[in-house]
Amino acid sequence: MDWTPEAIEALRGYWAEGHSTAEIGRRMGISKNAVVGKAHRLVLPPRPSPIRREPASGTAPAAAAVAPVAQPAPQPASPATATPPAPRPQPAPAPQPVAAQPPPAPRPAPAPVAPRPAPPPVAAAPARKPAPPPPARAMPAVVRPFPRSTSRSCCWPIGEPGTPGFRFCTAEAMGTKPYCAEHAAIAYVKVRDRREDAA
DNA sequence: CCCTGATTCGC
DNA sequence: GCGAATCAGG
Repeated sequence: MDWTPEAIEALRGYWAEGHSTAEIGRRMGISKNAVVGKAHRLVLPPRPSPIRREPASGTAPAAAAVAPVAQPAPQPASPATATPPAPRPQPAPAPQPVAAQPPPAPRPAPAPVAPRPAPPPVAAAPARKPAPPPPARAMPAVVRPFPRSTSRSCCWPIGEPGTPGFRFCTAEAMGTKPYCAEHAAIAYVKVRDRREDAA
């Protein structure tokens, strides 16, 4: 993988949007390991890991075992102020047998890496703006209590998230889908076919 | 089995 | 620095 500044920006963008490492890898045409490895090296904010790793090998477990010294304050952490469990937005709002796919080019976009359908972030308002790319801890998608009644715009991303030119399609979204008719046609495809391509 | 993210370690 | 292999939980 050639980690050009653009590629790194894209990675940061995807990462900030809360995509899974495998998903990012798929979109960028690289392995999830590459994504995780790079993210780790870039010291991107870690995601909630499904696993709990123990000291692994080498480190002395003895130290941990022999440290019964009572800790001072055991984190009162009121439920109200506790860290919000950042929602993991699934990029594919796909209905039954279909899922969003990363097409080589939605329309124009001669982007070096495949643009991808974004989860409905904070978008959909008249004044949409690019998702915050490099902010340390990005809240990917703020929960929207109730849907807008009029004119929801297409969520199809144009350009590289996190880069200046990034924007969304301006067409009107279809009834239930987050995309306009044109992009919905591109976005929804057999889920199984989605896996290999991405490049 | 599928998924997930984190770490390790040879390159 | 890179990323496959590996680990480990859901």
